[in-house]
Amino acid sequence: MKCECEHCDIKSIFFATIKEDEIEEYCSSRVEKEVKTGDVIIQQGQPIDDFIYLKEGLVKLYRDTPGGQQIISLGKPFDFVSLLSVFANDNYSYSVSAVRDCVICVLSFKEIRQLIQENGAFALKLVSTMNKASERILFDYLDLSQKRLNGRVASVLLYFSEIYDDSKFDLPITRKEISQLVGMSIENVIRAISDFRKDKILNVYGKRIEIVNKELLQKIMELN
Amino acid sequence: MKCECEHCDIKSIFFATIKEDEIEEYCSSRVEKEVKTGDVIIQQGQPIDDFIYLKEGLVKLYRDTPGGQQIISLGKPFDFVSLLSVFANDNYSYSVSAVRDCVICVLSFKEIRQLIQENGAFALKLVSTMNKASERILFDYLDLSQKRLNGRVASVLLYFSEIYDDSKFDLPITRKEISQLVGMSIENVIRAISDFRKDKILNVYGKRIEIVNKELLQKIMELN
DNA sequence: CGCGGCTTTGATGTTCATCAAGTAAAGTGG
DNA sequence: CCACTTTACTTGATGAACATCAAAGCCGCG
Repeated sequence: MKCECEHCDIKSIFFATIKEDEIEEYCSSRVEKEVKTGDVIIQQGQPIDDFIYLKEGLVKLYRDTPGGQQIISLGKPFDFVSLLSVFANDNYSYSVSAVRDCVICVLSFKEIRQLIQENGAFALKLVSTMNKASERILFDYLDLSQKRLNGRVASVLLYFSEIYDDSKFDLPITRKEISQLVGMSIENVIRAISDFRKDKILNVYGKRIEIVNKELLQKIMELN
Repeated sequence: MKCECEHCDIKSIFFATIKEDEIEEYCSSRVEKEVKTGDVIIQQGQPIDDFIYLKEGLVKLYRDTPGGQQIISLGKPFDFVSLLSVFANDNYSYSVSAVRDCVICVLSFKEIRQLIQENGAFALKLVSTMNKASERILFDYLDLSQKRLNGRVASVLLYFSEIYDDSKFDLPITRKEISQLVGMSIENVIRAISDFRKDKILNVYGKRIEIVNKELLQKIMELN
């Protein structure tokens, strides 16, 4: 197993803060795993033994609540999967599952802890990167909660358009999952998408989405 | 200036991880400041030079948005004020102001960073404590967003009852601030409080609140 | 005493959830 | 492969929850 991934934040942090010979050690303990769509990667309540990083695919962070599943955030390649509670609790306070087929990079959490203890530069870089991600999650949620239905759905569509870097893409999540992500009923999420289609902002063929009028969609995101 | 505060988390972290003689250094750089109600302690966008901790009083963390002020969280004594973005950004991404007269404890952020670099045990403890607080903020917000008006207002009232450890207390924030905290209109927040009063769940005399039927209020919080 | 901010209540309309009913797509066992 | 089941998706109708507008009382402060 080599450390060959190009855009890996963890690798960058390692190379910026750790001596060459010590990096070997990290590489040897690292394991790549393939995960199928729908598979649960982390189960709420589970002890935190691994430190997980997403190399390929798409995951969702979510909580199970009395009202159903609440999606906290989506994770795209090179995002941390172990987040938030990792340095705070012994057990995960949320679940993570694969929304698409994924490749995850699994490190020993004990070793990461060890490294933080031993290497201050590493500690600062890692904590900084992870806190930035956690802050992004909170602020995205705060932003979302200020918007109304159409604005929320618009922001989800624009998010996917951005991570695929294309105005045409296949929705990687179901409409139900969109509704759990934006905190509105599935029927109204579908209505919002239908409205966009009727207003010629989108072309919709099932999962296939084509954003026709991006400017207007962005306006809707900002104003609704 | 002595390190005499009884319940100070930072102090606990220091004492658990740092040698006696080095603690002296920390104590000497520490400054206590009094802050009056309404004063801004941290302004969004400001560079992060200090590491701030709340000793007495009550603060609000908030963002200014096009729709008005959005309150992210309230901070009570022994909560961190510098949070979230502290290790992620160079500037604060939120504002903090005193909701009541406060006493804050100001440390040099540079020194805290220095300590993290030098002392792994300190780094882990501090990051753990701060992440726990950040996670609390996010999860409280997620919980709140699942509730309806009455449930949200009930949870705010119960929160104050808890921090004052009394069923009778003076609301430290205005009704408008409650509305900015729960993300609903001020009129409906007032209506919720009035409803509780009419249903004999509360006695209300302006800022003065007496929770008469705590069990029912908790039920409302859970079910609404 | 008068002004401005906070509070309160009522009336009205918008936004959204829910129920109902049906279509389409995808998996399952014979 | 087809009948069958399940899951995802879609639209319309209805009512609940909430925002907004309007008007008025309260209170502190210059």
